[in-house]
Amino acid sequence: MPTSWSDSIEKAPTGDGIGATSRASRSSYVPPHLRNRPPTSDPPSAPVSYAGTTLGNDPHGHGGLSVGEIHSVGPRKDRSGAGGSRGVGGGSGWNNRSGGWDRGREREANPFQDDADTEPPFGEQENTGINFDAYDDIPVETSGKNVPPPVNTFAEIDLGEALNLNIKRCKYVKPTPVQRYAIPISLTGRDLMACAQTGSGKTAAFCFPIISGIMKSSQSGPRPQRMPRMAFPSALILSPTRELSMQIHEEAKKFAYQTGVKVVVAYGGAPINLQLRELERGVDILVATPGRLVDLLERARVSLQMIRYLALDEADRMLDMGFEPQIRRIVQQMDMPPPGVRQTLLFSATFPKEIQRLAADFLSNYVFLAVGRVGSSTDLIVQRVEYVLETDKRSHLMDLLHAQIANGVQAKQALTLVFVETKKGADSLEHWLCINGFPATSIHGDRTQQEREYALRSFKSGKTPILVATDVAARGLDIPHVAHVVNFDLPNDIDDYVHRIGRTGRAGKSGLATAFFNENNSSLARPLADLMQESNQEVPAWLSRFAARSSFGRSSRRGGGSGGRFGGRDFRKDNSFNRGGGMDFYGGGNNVNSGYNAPGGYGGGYGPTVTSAWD
DNA sequence: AAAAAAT
Repeated sequence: MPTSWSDSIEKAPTGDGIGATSRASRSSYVPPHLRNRPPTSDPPSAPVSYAGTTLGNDPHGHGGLSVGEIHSVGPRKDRSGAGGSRGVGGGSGWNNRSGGWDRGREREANPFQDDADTEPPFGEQENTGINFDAYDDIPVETSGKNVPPPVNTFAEIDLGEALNLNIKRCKYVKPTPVQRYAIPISLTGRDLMACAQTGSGKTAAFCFPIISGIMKSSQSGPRPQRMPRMAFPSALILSPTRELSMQIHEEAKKFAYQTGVKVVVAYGGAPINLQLRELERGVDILVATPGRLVDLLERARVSLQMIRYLALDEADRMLDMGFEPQIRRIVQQMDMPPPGVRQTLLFSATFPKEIQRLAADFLSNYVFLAVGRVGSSTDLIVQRVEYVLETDKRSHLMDLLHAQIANGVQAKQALTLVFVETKKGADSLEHWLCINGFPATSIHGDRTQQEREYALRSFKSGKTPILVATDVAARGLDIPHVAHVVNFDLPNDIDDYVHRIGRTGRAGKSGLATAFFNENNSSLARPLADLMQESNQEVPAWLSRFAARSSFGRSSRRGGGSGGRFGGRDFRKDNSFNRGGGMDFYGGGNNVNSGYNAPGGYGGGYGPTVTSAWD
């Protein structure tokens, strides 16, 4: 029964020949893109420039993996031979391999498999399809001591062949701005505080260095005490919602495919036993929501003592949701190594005081990075505001949906995300849409996790192209091909509005956002009008009148200053942001700033002497 | 005020 490819696998060099590597010769699934392909051949396009590319300042020697070392590892196997993460070879059996016998049978599901099956909802082109041209004029700011320079291509970064192969499989051709900056910064071991959104390639930006770092580590460090059934991840990624954790997990699995780096996700609402079992089988990167992680820590099923990488995603959101106690508990009161020992990457869309305090406590000598907003409130999203009374909202929505079908391709409903204020409202609108013949589903916190996941899948696949959602879906979720976001109920906070409309126009595609506005939203009139103006949208005259009326006395636009290009304003110095989109900011020279001392300088935020790299 | 998140 062995086919030709499995034959070649058996002949392929397998490093030390035990554990994870040798299991490839069993019933391992071989992904389509690797079939009929000599396992030892280098990828045809493997650029020469990988050779010897080390970052100029690499105190940790992360750039030191030689190309020969990489190339000795065929694409078929994980890279355990090259000091692979664990589970194989000398002294790495410690990472919870209870049931090691089971490992031999285990196979790594091909995370790219699904893409081919479920991806083409509208028969569109490439799956991750980021329109890179749209990124060319996105402003970026960095500051901090000795900021490593950005890269222009993945080839310039030495991530190792396995990771490079996965980057190709993901069809990433060119790093996004946040990746160009964050990856070199992280690879040098620096802490990072970054302002960027999920559509910007942020997940890859923190996953690549983490995976690469785990792969390159020799694992010769101190072993934790033998604790049966306790997992010792070396990286922890925290995110606010279950869906976001799932999404990060899915992405991270792709990046880590056949690298030997194991990614496990843990979140509430799902049976904990399955997650416990996954953890027992070994974990390098744990993606989790705070509540479930605390639970796991209390049960002593996870130890953080081996953590070398900590990433906090959507940190402002987590604080908004009241997770600060849990997060502080996880980061400061358990067995997590302190800042400076571990590497910490903090991502946040905004930088209010609380986040600054968190940064001061969690980060050490970090680099600050701000990337202009991608796919939210930019020119890629057409924003419309319509005056609709509460009583007219449903029929108005129906008109929109009908018009959409009429204009759509093959009478197909384009993916439409409808935001409402309350969970009840979501249920009743979903029901109403369904009984009126619109294929709708809903996602909110009162639905079971199963229902939520099903709804999301059903929406993504186009089966129910209308998704009614509360703010659980407002941030971070990357749903490809959302053509239209309807703010059926407007949020009270302009930031929430920005996040919601950011669910469309993603990855450089254009999108439409329609808001239903009435007297109940008058507090939003001013910031909404400002935001629309900033992003070159047509502001209806009636909205301007509302704005003028509601903003007598005080301005309701918080933050002010930096405008819509960046999600978080530069809280260090208002005029330090260079907002001239379209300029080439990437010409190097980031290391200008020497007046910025991260920890300790925090009394009331950043001191006024701090200058931006652009000054 | 509502939403989210551990059971």
